[in-house]
Amino acid sequence: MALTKWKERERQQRQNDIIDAARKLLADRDFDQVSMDEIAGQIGLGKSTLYLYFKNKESLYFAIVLRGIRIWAEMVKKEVKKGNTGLEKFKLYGKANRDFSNKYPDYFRLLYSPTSIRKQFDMDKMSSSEEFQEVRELFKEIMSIGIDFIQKGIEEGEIRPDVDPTEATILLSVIYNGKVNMGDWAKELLENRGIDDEKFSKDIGDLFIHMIVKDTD
Amino acid sequence: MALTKWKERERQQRQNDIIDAARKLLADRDFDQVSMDEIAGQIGLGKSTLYLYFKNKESLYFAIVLRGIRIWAEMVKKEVKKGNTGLEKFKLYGKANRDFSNKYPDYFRLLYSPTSIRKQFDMDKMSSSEEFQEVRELFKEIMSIGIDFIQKGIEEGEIRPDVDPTEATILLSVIYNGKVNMGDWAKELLENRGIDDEKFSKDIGDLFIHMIVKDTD
DNA sequence: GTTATATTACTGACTAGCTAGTCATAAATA
DNA sequence: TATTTATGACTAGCTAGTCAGTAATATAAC
Repeated sequence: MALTKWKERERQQRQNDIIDAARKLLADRDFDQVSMDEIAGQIGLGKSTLYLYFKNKESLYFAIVLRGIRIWAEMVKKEVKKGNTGLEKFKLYGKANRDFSNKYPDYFRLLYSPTSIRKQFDMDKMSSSEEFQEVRELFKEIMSIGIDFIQKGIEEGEIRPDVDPTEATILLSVIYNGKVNMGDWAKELLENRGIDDEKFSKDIGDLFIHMIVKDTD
Repeated sequence: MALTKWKERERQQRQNDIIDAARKLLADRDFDQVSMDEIAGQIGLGKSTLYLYFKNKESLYFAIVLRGIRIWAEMVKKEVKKGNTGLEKFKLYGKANRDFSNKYPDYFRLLYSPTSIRKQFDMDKMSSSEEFQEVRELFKEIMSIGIDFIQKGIEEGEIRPDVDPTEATILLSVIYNGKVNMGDWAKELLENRGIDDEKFSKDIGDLFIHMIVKDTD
Protein backbone atom coordinates (compact mmCIF):
# COMPACT_ATOMS: atom_id res chain seq x y z
CA MET A 1 0.00 0.00 0.00
CA ALA A 2 2.92 2.30 0.79
CA LEU A 3 4.15 1.27 -2.57
CA THR A 4 1.18 2.54 -4.50
CA LYS A 5 1.52 5.79 -2.60
CA TRP A 6 5.11 6.08 -3.65
CA LYS A 7 4.01 5.36 -7.19
CA GLU A 8 1.53 8.12 -6.94
CA ARG A 9 4.22 10.54 -5.84
CA GLU A 10 6.37 9.43 -8.74
CA ARG A 11 3.54 10.14 -11.08
CA GLN A 12 2.96 13.57 -9.62
CA GLN A 13 6.63 14.32 -9.93
CA ARG A 14 6.55 13.53 -13.61
CA GLN A 15 3.44 15.62 -14.06
CA ASN A 16 5.31 18.36 -12.30
CA ASP A 17 8.25 18.07 -14.63
CA ILE A 18 5.97 18.43 -17.62
CA ILE A 19 4.25 21.47 -16.16
CA ASP A 20 7.58 23.05 -15.44
CA ALA A 21 8.95 22.46 -18.91
CA ALA A 22 5.80 23.85 -20.46
CA ARG A 23 5.81 26.90 -18.22
CA LYS A 24 9.31 27.80 -19.27
CA LEU A 25 8.48 27.51 -22.92
CA LEU A 26 5.22 29.39 -22.56
CA ALA A 27 6.90 32.22 -20.71
CA ASP A 28 7.75 34.05 -23.86
CA ARG A 29 5.66 32.44 -26.54
CA ASP A 30 1.95 31.97 -27.04
CA PHE A 31 -0.09 28.87 -26.50
CA ASP A 32 -0.33 28.25 -30.22
CA GLN A 33 3.35 28.70 -30.72
CA VAL A 34 4.54 26.04 -28.35
CA SER A 35 3.91 22.54 -29.61
CA MET A 36 3.37 19.46 -27.53
CA ASP A 37 6.33 17.93 -29.34
CA GLU A 38 8.57 20.71 -28.12
CA ILE A 39 7.39 20.46 -24.52
CA ALA A 40 7.93 16.72 -24.49
CA GLY A 41 11.31 17.07 -26.13
CA GLN A 42 12.40 19.54 -23.47
CA ILE A 43 12.44 16.78 -20.87
CA GLY A 44 13.32 13.92 -23.17
CA LEU A 45 9.88 12.40 -23.53
CA GLY A 46 7.82 11.47 -26.51
CA LYS A 47 4.77 13.61 -27.21
CA SER A 48 2.46 10.68 -26.67
CA THR A 49 3.58 10.47 -23.08
CA LEU A 50 2.15 13.89 -22.32
CA TYR A 51 -1.28 12.56 -23.10
CA LEU A 52 -0.91 10.03 -20.32
CA TYR A 53 -0.70 12.92 -17.86
CA PHE A 54 -2.96 15.49 -19.46
CA LYS A 55 -6.17 15.07 -21.39
CA ASN A 56 -5.17 17.61 -24.01
CA LYS A 57 -3.09 20.71 -24.56
CA GLU A 58 -5.61 23.03 -22.95
CA SER A 59 -5.67 20.91 -19.84
CA LEU A 60 -1.90 21.11 -19.52
CA TYR A 61 -2.04 24.84 -20.02
CA PHE A 62 -4.53 25.39 -17.26
CA ALA A 63 -2.63 23.11 -14.96
CA ILE A 64 0.22 25.60 -15.21
CA VAL A 65 -2.04 28.57 -14.75
CA LEU A 66 -3.65 26.94 -11.76
CA ARG A 67 -0.31 26.40 -10.11
CA GLY A 68 0.55 30.03 -10.68
CA ILE A 69 -2.67 31.50 -9.39
CA ARG A 70 -2.50 29.35 -6.28
CA ILE A 71 0.89 30.85 -5.48
CA TRP A 72 -0.47 34.30 -6.20
CA ALA A 73 -3.50 33.87 -3.96
CA GLU A 74 -1.33 32.53 -1.19
CA MET A 75 1.11 35.42 -1.37
CA VAL A 76 -1.69 37.95 -1.28
CA LYS A 77 -3.43 36.37 1.67
CA LYS A 78 -0.22 36.09 3.63
CA GLU A 79 0.92 39.64 2.94
CA VAL A 80 -2.26 41.48 3.80
CA LYS A 81 -2.26 39.97 7.29
CA LYS A 82 0.60 42.29 8.15
CA GLY A 83 -1.60 45.37 7.93
CA ASN A 84 -4.34 46.75 10.12
CA THR A 85 -6.29 49.53 8.42
CA GLY A 86 -7.96 49.08 5.07
CA LEU A 87 -5.47 51.38 3.40
CA GLU A 88 -2.53 49.57 4.91
CA LYS A 89 -3.92 46.27 3.81
CA PHE A 90 -4.56 47.53 0.32
CA LYS A 91 -1.02 48.83 0.08
CA LEU A 92 0.20 45.39 1.08
CA TYR A 93 -2.20 43.89 -1.42
CA GLY A 94 -0.52 45.97 -4.12
CA LYS A 95 2.87 45.00 -2.82
CA ALA A 96 1.99 41.30 -2.92
CA ASN A 97 0.96 41.67 -6.53
CA ARG A 98 4.20 43.40 -7.33
CA ASP A 99 6.25 40.80 -5.47
CA PHE A 100 4.52 37.98 -7.24
CA SER A 101 5.14 39.55 -10.62
CA ASN A 102 8.82 39.97 -9.79
CA LYS A 103 9.35 36.59 -8.22
CA TYR A 104 7.36 34.55 -10.72
CA PRO A 105 7.32 36.56 -13.94
CA ASP A 106 6.58 33.46 -16.01
CA TYR A 107 3.48 32.61 -14.06
CA PHE A 108 2.41 36.19 -13.92
CA ARG A 109 2.57 36.70 -17.64
CA LEU A 110 0.82 33.42 -18.20
CA LEU A 111 -1.91 34.28 -15.76
CA TYR A 112 -3.00 37.24 -17.75
CA SER A 113 -3.02 35.35 -21.03
CA PRO A 114 -5.89 32.95 -20.54
CA THR A 115 -8.26 35.70 -19.57
CA SER A 116 -7.18 38.07 -22.27
CA ILE A 117 -6.09 35.99 -25.19
CA ARG A 118 -8.94 33.62 -24.58
CA LYS A 119 -9.72 33.53 -28.28
CA GLN A 120 -6.87 31.16 -28.85
CA PHE A 121 -8.62 28.48 -26.89
CA ASP A 122 -11.20 25.99 -27.83
CA MET A 123 -13.97 27.04 -25.47
CA ASP A 124 -15.42 23.55 -25.17
CA LYS A 125 -12.15 22.04 -24.12
CA MET A 126 -11.55 24.95 -21.80
CA SER A 127 -14.79 24.77 -19.89
CA SER A 128 -14.58 21.04 -19.52
CA SER A 129 -11.26 21.48 -17.76
CA GLU A 130 -11.65 21.39 -13.99
CA GLU A 131 -8.53 23.48 -13.69
CA PHE A 132 -10.17 26.28 -15.61
CA GLN A 133 -13.01 26.53 -13.14
CA GLU A 134 -10.70 26.68 -10.16
CA VAL A 135 -8.55 29.34 -11.80
CA ARG A 136 -11.66 31.38 -12.36
CA GLU A 137 -12.72 31.08 -8.74
CA LEU A 138 -9.31 32.01 -7.41
CA PHE A 139 -9.18 35.04 -9.66
CA LYS A 140 -12.47 36.28 -8.31
CA GLU A 141 -11.29 35.59 -4.79
CA ILE A 142 -8.15 37.67 -5.25
CA MET A 143 -10.19 40.54 -6.66
CA SER A 144 -12.59 40.32 -3.74
CA ILE A 145 -9.77 40.76 -1.29
CA GLY A 146 -8.72 44.02 -2.89
CA ILE A 147 -12.27 45.29 -3.16
CA ASP A 148 -12.99 44.60 0.50
CA PHE A 149 -9.92 46.45 1.70
CA ILE A 150 -10.68 49.56 -0.33
CA GLN A 151 -14.18 49.44 1.05
CA LYS A 152 -12.73 49.20 4.54
CA GLY A 153 -10.37 52.08 3.81
CA ILE A 154 -13.27 54.25 2.72
CA GLU A 155 -15.22 53.43 5.85
CA GLU A 156 -12.18 54.26 7.94
CA GLY A 157 -11.86 57.58 6.16
CA GLU A 158 -8.44 57.02 4.68
CA ILE A 159 -9.58 56.39 1.13
CA ARG A 160 -11.68 58.87 -0.83
CA PRO A 161 -15.35 57.88 -0.68
CA ASP A 162 -15.88 58.61 -4.38
CA VAL A 163 -13.50 55.80 -5.29
CA ASP A 164 -15.37 52.72 -6.46
CA PRO A 165 -13.67 49.74 -4.81
CA THR A 166 -14.40 47.39 -7.69
CA GLU A 167 -13.20 49.80 -10.32
CA ALA A 168 -10.04 50.61 -8.43
CA THR A 169 -9.16 46.98 -7.79
CA ILE A 170 -9.80 46.00 -11.37
CA LEU A 171 -7.74 48.97 -12.45
CA LEU A 172 -4.83 47.70 -10.40
CA SER A 173 -5.17 44.37 -12.12
CA VAL A 174 -5.49 46.08 -15.49
CA ILE A 175 -2.28 47.97 -14.83
CA TYR A 176 -0.40 44.79 -14.08
CA ASN A 177 -1.92 43.12 -17.10
CA GLY A 178 -0.79 46.02 -19.25
CA LYS A 179 2.62 46.16 -17.66
CA VAL A 180 3.56 42.53 -18.25
CA ASN A 181 2.46 42.85 -21.84
CA MET A 182 4.12 46.20 -22.29
CA GLY A 183 5.83 46.53 -25.63
CA ASP A 184 9.50 46.98 -26.31
CA TRP A 185 9.01 50.52 -27.49
CA ALA A 186 7.64 51.63 -24.16
CA LYS A 187 10.39 49.78 -22.33
CA GLU A 188 12.90 51.57 -24.47
CA LEU A 189 11.52 54.95 -23.51
CA LEU A 190 11.83 54.10 -19.84
CA GLU A 191 15.33 52.74 -20.21
CA ASN A 192 16.43 55.88 -21.98
CA ARG A 193 15.38 57.75 -18.89
CA GLY A 194 17.32 55.36 -16.71
CA ILE A 195 14.21 53.79 -15.25
CA ASP A 196 14.49 50.07 -14.77
CA ASP A 197 11.65 47.67 -14.37
CA GLU A 198 11.84 47.55 -10.61
CA LYS A 199 11.69 51.31 -10.21
CA PHE A 200 8.79 51.53 -12.61
CA SER A 201 6.92 48.87 -10.65
CA LYS A 202 7.46 50.69 -7.41
CA ASP A 203 6.54 54.08 -8.80
CA ILE A 204 3.38 52.68 -10.30
CA GLY A 205 2.46 51.46 -6.84
CA ASP A 206 3.04 54.89 -5.35
CA LEU A 207 1.10 56.63 -8.08
CA PHE A 208 -1.74 54.23 -7.55
CA ILE A 209 -1.98 55.08 -3.88
CA HIS A 210 -2.06 58.77 -4.75
CA MET A 211 -5.03 57.95 -6.88
CA ILE A 212 -7.18 56.75 -4.05
CA VAL A 213 -6.02 58.31 -0.78
CA LYS A 214 -7.78 61.28 0.72
CA ASP A 215 -4.91 63.66 1.28
CA THR A 216 -1.93 64.13 -0.91
CA ASP A 217 0.70 66.62 0.02
CA MET B 1 -1.80 59.98 -67.56
CA ALA B 2 -5.12 60.65 -65.91
CA LEU B 3 -5.84 57.06 -66.71
CA THR B 4 -2.89 55.63 -64.84
CA LYS B 5 -3.87 57.83 -61.95
CA TRP B 6 -7.33 56.37 -61.91
CA LYS B 7 -5.77 52.96 -62.09
CA GLU B 8 -3.65 53.83 -59.12
CA ARG B 9 -6.73 54.86 -57.16
CA GLU B 10 -8.41 51.62 -58.11
CA ARG B 11 -5.43 49.72 -56.84
CA GLN B 12 -5.40 51.64 -53.58
CA GLN B 13 -9.08 50.99 -53.17
CA ARG B 14 -8.54 47.29 -53.47
CA GLN B 15 -5.66 47.42 -51.05
CA ASN B 16 -7.98 49.28 -48.75
CA ASP B 17 -10.62 46.60 -49.01
CA ILE B 18 -8.11 43.96 -48.05
CA ILE B 19 -6.89 45.95 -45.08
CA ASP B 20 -10.45 46.46 -43.95
CA ALA B 21 -11.38 42.81 -44.22
CA ALA B 22 -8.26 41.81 -42.35
CA ARG B 23 -8.84 44.38 -39.64
CA LYS B 24 -12.30 43.06 -38.96
CA LEU B 25 -11.07 39.50 -38.69
CA LEU B 26 -8.10 40.45 -36.56
CA ALA B 27 -10.25 42.44 -34.17
CA ASP B 28 -10.96 39.45 -32.03
CA ARG B 29 -8.46 36.87 -33.10
CA ASP B 30 -4.71 36.71 -33.12
CA PHE B 31 -2.39 37.11 -36.04
CA ASP B 32 -1.72 33.38 -36.15
CA GLN B 33 -5.37 32.54 -36.04
CA VAL B 34 -6.49 34.43 -39.08
CA SER B 35 -5.34 32.84 -42.30
CA MET B 36 -4.67 34.61 -45.55
CA ASP B 37 -7.25 32.32 -47.12
CA GLU B 38 -9.89 33.60 -44.76
CA ILE B 39 -9.05 37.25 -45.34
CA ALA B 40 -9.18 36.77 -49.09
CA GLY B 41 -12.40 34.80 -48.89
CA GLN B 42 -14.01 37.58 -46.86
CA ILE B 43 -14.00 39.85 -49.92
CA GLY B 44 -14.35 37.16 -52.56
CA LEU B 45 -10.75 37.00 -53.65
CA GLY B 46 -8.30 34.18 -53.99
CA LYS B 47 -5.46 34.07 -51.51
CA SER B 48 -2.88 34.53 -54.25
CA THR B 49 -4.33 37.94 -55.01
CA LEU B 50 -3.37 39.25 -51.60
CA TYR B 51 0.26 38.72 -52.47
CA LEU B 52 -0.11 41.15 -55.37
CA TYR B 53 -0.87 43.86 -52.83
CA PHE B 54 1.23 42.83 -49.87
CA LYS B 55 4.63 41.24 -49.73
CA ASN B 56 3.63 38.84 -46.98
CA LYS B 57 1.30 38.41 -44.06
CA GLU B 58 3.35 40.57 -41.72
CA SER B 59 3.33 43.39 -44.20
CA LEU B 60 -0.44 43.29 -44.44
CA TYR B 61 -0.67 43.26 -40.67
CA PHE B 62 1.47 46.33 -40.25
CA ALA B 63 -0.41 48.12 -42.98
CA ILE B 64 -3.47 47.84 -40.77
CA VAL B 65 -1.62 48.90 -37.67
CA LEU B 66 -0.15 51.84 -39.52
CA ARG B 67 -3.56 53.03 -40.60
CA GLY B 68 -4.76 52.81 -37.04
CA ILE B 69 -1.87 54.63 -35.44
CA ARG B 70 -2.14 57.42 -38.00
CA ILE B 71 -5.73 57.99 -36.97
CA TRP B 72 -4.70 57.85 -33.32
CA ALA B 73 -1.88 60.37 -33.74
CA GLU B 74 -4.17 62.69 -35.65
CA MET B 75 -6.88 62.56 -33.00
CA VAL B 76 -4.40 63.27 -30.23
CA LYS B 77 -2.80 66.20 -32.00
CA LYS B 78 -6.15 67.73 -32.86
CA GLU B 79 -7.60 67.35 -29.36
CA VAL B 80 -4.74 68.78 -27.34
CA LYS B 81 -4.93 72.06 -29.27
CA LYS B 82 -8.11 72.84 -27.38
CA GLY B 83 -6.25 73.25 -24.08
CA ASN B 84 -3.90 75.87 -22.73
CA THR B 85 -2.12 74.73 -19.60
CA GLY B 86 -0.08 71.57 -19.45
CA LEU B 87 -2.62 69.90 -17.20
CA GLU B 88 -5.48 70.85 -19.48
CA LYS B 89 -3.62 69.53 -22.46
CA PHE B 90 -2.78 66.30 -20.69
CA LYS B 91 -6.41 65.82 -19.75
CA LEU B 92 -7.32 66.28 -23.39
CA TYR B 93 -4.55 63.89 -24.30
CA GLY B 94 -6.16 61.29 -22.07
CA LYS B 95 -9.55 62.06 -23.54
CA ALA B 96 -8.23 61.62 -27.08
CA ASN B 97 -6.89 58.22 -26.14
CA ARG B 98 -10.22 57.28 -24.66
CA ASP B 99 -12.14 58.56 -27.68
CA PHE B 100 -9.93 56.67 -30.04
CA SER B 101 -10.38 53.46 -28.10
CA ASN B 102 -14.16 53.91 -28.16
CA LYS B 103 -14.46 54.98 -31.78
CA TYR B 104 -12.01 52.51 -33.26
CA PRO B 105 -11.87 49.60 -30.85
CA ASP B 106 -10.58 47.27 -33.56
CA TYR B 107 -7.62 49.44 -34.34
CA PHE B 108 -6.97 50.13 -30.73
CA ARG B 109 -6.81 46.51 -29.75
CA LEU B 110 -4.65 45.75 -32.75
CA LEU B 111 -2.29 48.58 -31.95
CA TYR B 112 -1.34 47.08 -28.66
CA SER B 113 -0.80 43.63 -30.06
CA PRO B 114 2.28 44.14 -32.23
CA THR B 115 4.20 45.69 -29.39
CA SER B 116 3.16 43.16 -26.83
CA ILE B 117 2.60 39.91 -28.62
CA ARG B 118 5.62 40.53 -30.77
CA LYS B 119 6.74 36.96 -30.30
CA GLN B 120 4.24 35.82 -32.86
CA PHE B 121 6.10 37.67 -35.55
CA ASP B 122 9.03 36.75 -37.63
CA MET B 123 11.40 39.52 -36.63
CA ASP B 124 13.20 39.57 -39.97
CA LYS B 125 10.05 40.05 -41.92
CA MET B 126 8.89 42.60 -39.40
CA SER B 127 11.91 44.85 -39.52
CA SER B 128 12.08 44.76 -43.28
CA SER B 129 8.57 46.15 -43.40
CA GLU B 130 8.59 49.91 -43.94
CA GLU B 131 5.25 50.09 -42.23
CA PHE B 132 6.76 48.72 -39.06
CA GLN B 133 9.28 51.51 -38.85
CA GLU B 134 6.67 54.20 -39.33
CA VAL B 135 4.43 52.64 -36.68
CA ARG B 136 7.32 52.70 -34.30
CA GLU B 137 8.04 56.36 -34.98
CA LEU B 138 4.43 57.38 -34.55
CA PHE B 139 4.20 55.51 -31.27
CA LYS B 140 7.18 57.39 -29.91
CA GLU B 141 5.71 60.63 -31.17
CA ILE B 142 2.42 60.05 -29.36
CA MET B 143 4.27 59.23 -26.15
CA SER B 144 6.38 62.36 -26.49
CA ILE B 145 3.28 64.51 -26.66
CA GLY B 146 2.04 63.20 -23.34
CA ILE B 147 5.45 63.48 -21.70
CA ASP B 148 5.86 67.10 -22.78
CA PHE B 149 2.50 68.15 -21.40
CA ILE B 150 3.11 66.59 -18.03
CA GLN B 151 6.45 68.34 -17.95
CA LYS B 152 4.69 71.60 -18.78
CA GLY B 153 2.11 70.92 -16.09
CA ILE B 154 4.84 70.43 -13.52
CA GLU B 155 6.56 73.65 -14.52
CA GLU B 156 3.25 75.47 -14.26
CA GLY B 157 2.74 74.04 -10.80
CA GLU B 158 -0.43 72.14 -11.50
CA ILE B 159 1.11 68.70 -11.55
CA ARG B 160 3.12 67.28 -8.67
CA PRO B 161 6.83 67.70 -9.30
CA ASP B 162 7.65 64.21 -8.06
CA VAL B 163 5.70 62.71 -10.95
CA ASP B 164 8.01 61.42 -13.62
CA PRO B 165 6.52 62.50 -16.95
CA THR B 166 7.77 59.47 -18.86
CA GLU B 167 6.58 57.02 -16.25
CA ALA B 168 3.18 58.63 -16.01
CA THR B 169 2.64 58.74 -19.75
CA ILE B 170 3.76 55.16 -20.20
CA LEU B 171 1.49 54.21 -17.32
CA LEU B 172 -1.44 55.76 -19.12
CA SER B 173 -0.57 53.71 -22.18
CA VAL B 174 -0.11 50.62 -20.01
CA ILE B 175 -3.55 51.14 -18.55
CA TYR B 176 -5.15 51.29 -21.97
CA ASN B 177 -3.16 48.30 -23.08
CA GLY B 178 -4.39 46.38 -20.08
CA LYS B 179 -7.91 47.59 -20.46
CA VAL B 180 -8.38 46.47 -24.06
CA ASN B 181 -6.98 43.10 -23.17
CA MET B 182 -8.95 42.84 -19.97
CA GLY B 183 -10.36 39.40 -19.40
CA ASP B 184 -13.96 38.37 -19.25
CA TRP B 185 -13.72 37.67 -15.54
CA ALA B 186 -12.85 41.25 -14.74
CA LYS B 187 -15.55 42.52 -17.08
CA GLU B 188 -18.02 40.33 -15.29
CA LEU B 189 -17.13 41.83 -11.93
CA LEU B 190 -17.71 45.32 -13.28
CA GLU B 191 -20.97 44.40 -14.93
CA ASN B 192 -22.25 42.89 -11.72
CA ARG B 193 -21.72 46.28 -10.13
CA GLY B 194 -23.60 47.95 -12.99
CA ILE B 195 -20.48 49.57 -14.39
CA ASP B 196 -20.39 49.57 -18.16
CA ASP B 197 -17.34 50.01 -20.28
CA GLU B 198 -17.90 53.69 -20.90
CA LYS B 199 -18.21 54.53 -17.24
CA PHE B 200 -15.14 52.51 -16.41
CA SER B 201 -13.17 54.36 -19.10
CA LYS B 202 -14.23 57.72 -17.78
CA ASP B 203 -13.56 56.81 -14.16
CA ILE B 204 -10.12 55.54 -15.05
CA GLY B 205 -9.43 58.91 -16.62
CA ASP B 206 -10.53 60.72 -13.46
CA LEU B 207 -8.52 58.44 -11.21
CA PHE B 208 -5.50 58.99 -13.37
CA ILE B 209 -5.74 62.74 -12.97
CA HIS B 210 -5.99 62.34 -9.20
CA MET B 211 -2.75 60.47 -9.43
CA ILE B 212 -0.77 63.38 -10.78
CA VAL B 213 -2.41 66.67 -9.77
CA LYS B 214 -1.16 68.64 -6.84
CA ASP B 215 -4.33 69.15 -4.85
CA THR B 216 -7.16 66.76 -4.48
CA ASP B 217 -10.13 67.70 -2.38
C1' DG C 1 16.11 -17.32 -5.88
C1' DT C 2 14.66 -17.85 -10.39
C1' DT C 3 11.20 -17.75 -13.83
C1' DA C 4 6.49 -16.53 -15.54
C1' DT C 5 2.87 -13.28 -15.63
C1' DA C 6 0.48 -8.92 -15.06
C1' DT C 7 0.69 -4.11 -14.77
C1' DT C 8 2.32 0.15 -15.84
C1' DA C 9 5.13 3.60 -18.54
C1' DC C 10 6.31 4.84 -22.75
C1' DT C 11 6.87 5.77 -27.86
C1' DG C 12 7.21 5.75 -33.20
C1' DA C 13 4.65 5.97 -36.82
C1' DC C 14 0.51 7.53 -38.33
C1' DT C 15 -3.89 10.37 -39.51
C1' DA C 16 -6.15 14.25 -40.75
C1' DG C 17 -5.95 18.86 -41.08
C1' DC C 18 -4.16 23.12 -41.16
C1' DT C 19 -0.70 26.92 -42.84
C1' DA C 20 2.15 30.68 -45.90
C1' DG C 21 3.76 31.33 -50.02
C1' DT C 22 4.59 30.19 -55.32
C1' DC C 23 3.74 29.92 -60.11
C1' DA C 24 2.03 28.74 -64.55
C1' DT C 25 -2.02 29.76 -66.55
C1' DA C 26 -6.33 32.19 -67.40
C1' DA C 27 -9.39 36.25 -67.56
C1' DA C 28 -10.15 40.97 -68.05
C1' DT C 29 -9.01 45.19 -69.64
C1' DA C 30 -6.20 48.93 -72.40
C1' DT D 1 -2.36 42.63 -79.26
C1' DA D 2 -0.20 43.88 -74.81
C1' DT D 3 -0.68 44.59 -70.11
C1' DT D 4 -2.53 44.20 -65.87
C1' DT D 5 -5.17 41.49 -62.51
C1' DA D 6 -6.56 37.30 -60.64
C1' DT D 7 -6.47 32.35 -59.46
C1' DG D 8 -6.39 27.10 -58.74
C1' DA D 9 -3.54 23.77 -57.88
C1' DC D 10 0.55 22.90 -55.69
C1' DT D 11 4.68 22.52 -52.31
C1' DA D 12 6.65 22.01 -48.07
C1' DG D 13 5.99 22.15 -43.51
C1' DC D 14 3.75 22.39 -39.47
C1' DT D 15 0.07 20.82 -35.85
C1' DA D 16 -2.88 17.92 -32.07
C1' DG D 17 -4.15 13.74 -31.03
C1' DT D 18 -4.31 8.33 -31.59
C1' DC D 19 -3.00 3.68 -31.18
C1' DA D 20 -0.74 -0.60 -31.69
C1' DG D 21 3.04 -2.28 -29.97
C1' DT D 22 7.46 -2.14 -27.03
C1' DA D 23 10.20 -1.64 -22.74
C1' DA D 24 10.33 -1.65 -17.92
C1' DT D 25 8.83 -2.81 -13.65
C1' DA D 26 6.05 -5.23 -10.04
C1' DT D 27 3.68 -9.26 -8.46
C1' DA D 28 2.99 -14.25 -8.30
C1' DA D 29 4.35 -19.03 -8.85
C1' DC D 30 7.40 -22.44 -8.40
